Amino acid sequence: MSSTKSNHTQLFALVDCNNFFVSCERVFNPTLIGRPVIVLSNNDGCIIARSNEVKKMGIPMAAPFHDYRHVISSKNIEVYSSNYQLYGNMSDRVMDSLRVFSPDVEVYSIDEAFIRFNSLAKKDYYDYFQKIRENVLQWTGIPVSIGLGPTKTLAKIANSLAKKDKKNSVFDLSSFAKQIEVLEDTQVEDIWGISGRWGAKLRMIGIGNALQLRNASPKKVRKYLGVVMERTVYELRGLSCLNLQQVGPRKNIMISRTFGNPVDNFTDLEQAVALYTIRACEKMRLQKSRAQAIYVFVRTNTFREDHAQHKDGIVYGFNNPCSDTGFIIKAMEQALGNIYQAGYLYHRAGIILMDFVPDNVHQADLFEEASYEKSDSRMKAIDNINNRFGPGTLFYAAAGLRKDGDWQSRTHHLSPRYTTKWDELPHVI
DNA sequence: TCTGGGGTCCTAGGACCC
DNA sequence: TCTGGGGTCCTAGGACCC
Repeated sequence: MSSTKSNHTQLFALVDCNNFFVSCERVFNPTLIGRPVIVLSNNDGCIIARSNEVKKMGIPMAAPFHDYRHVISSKNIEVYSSNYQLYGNMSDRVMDSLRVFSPDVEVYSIDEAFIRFNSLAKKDYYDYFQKIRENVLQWTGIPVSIGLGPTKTLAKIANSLAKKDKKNSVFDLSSFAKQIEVLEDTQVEDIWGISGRWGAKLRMIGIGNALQLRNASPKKVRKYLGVVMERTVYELRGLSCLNLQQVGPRKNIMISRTFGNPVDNFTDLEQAVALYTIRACEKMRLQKSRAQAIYVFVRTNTFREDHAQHKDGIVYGFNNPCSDTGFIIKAMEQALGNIYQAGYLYHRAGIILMDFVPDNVHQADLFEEASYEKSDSRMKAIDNINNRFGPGTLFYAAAGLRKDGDWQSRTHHLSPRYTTKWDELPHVI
């Protein structure tokens, strides 16, 4: 793999925002600093972000909110509904800050990014990464932790150690000796890409920690556990198999929600799913794609064993790639009509737009020349208006949709729209 | 009463082809 | 008695991530 020895080896940094959603709320409401705070999932269902104070109380990730109401009120925990507009906005600011330091940034999730460095002298690591942390904090108000390693998998492990070290928040796993020491203390389930099922399989063959997996035979691992696990073995050895990924357009766009209240009639169900379809189509046009199919699904509440259960989903293909909301809503309505069954209490529904092609590629149908001009200009006009007045504004009027159905999500703890109230965002860099 | 919402990649097996 | 064999494409489902 490598032949020439050099002081400048490839280095991956994983930058992870600390308690991201909580940190976002704190940026705009500093009185929350130092106090226990949680952020809830859509519909105020689960706890999906916790401040350090809350983690110390032993409240786990993704715990149902209602199971912890008692502790939450007795310990005066501050509760927020998730505000994805705000978090998405703050995420963009953090990522822009990172690009000041390197063009090789992969946005891995809303609160994580990999950065690759090809020529950075080892002696500079400490100062350099402390400087990145300080600048991101200063420019955005968001604290981050940074893990360093010769591969993405090692950088991930380094990051989890960085988070435990409150003082430095940077952990360097670039040295061989350090890797061996750390990997022995890392459980297989804590390795990126390995979770319960794979962890159990590995333990059955006597591999319980990351050092043991590192030392396993890649050939045997490939044969019995597949190529993904083989790559992990190499990555743990410091041989990079996973490169920075270009963030391209999404391959699927899904919108689905759990309803605020159960839905027992077709009209409400249709209105809810129409809204999801409108949003998904807007997202699809934003990334300049057209879909060739839509998947529509519905389900009742599986937690309610006392209720009759029904779940179904169906794919509808289009003759031509399509990004016209009106057309796709019609397809959705037909699909939904086919799977809906009266007499059930529906709890959740959604759609997935699939099989994308770029919107500049015209695959003319054999019998029908696909003409996108009219549709495209109509969609463009609608998108422009909705950009100013909020997603779906124009379609509510056109399709006669209400915004106040029972299915609307509960968000009883929403913070104000700090970042999206004004057209112009304050420049942070 | 109340239990999220997105995504990706890989594999196995069937269909089909020559 | 013997009933090819290898390649590709597609799809459903599994597993994992944040």
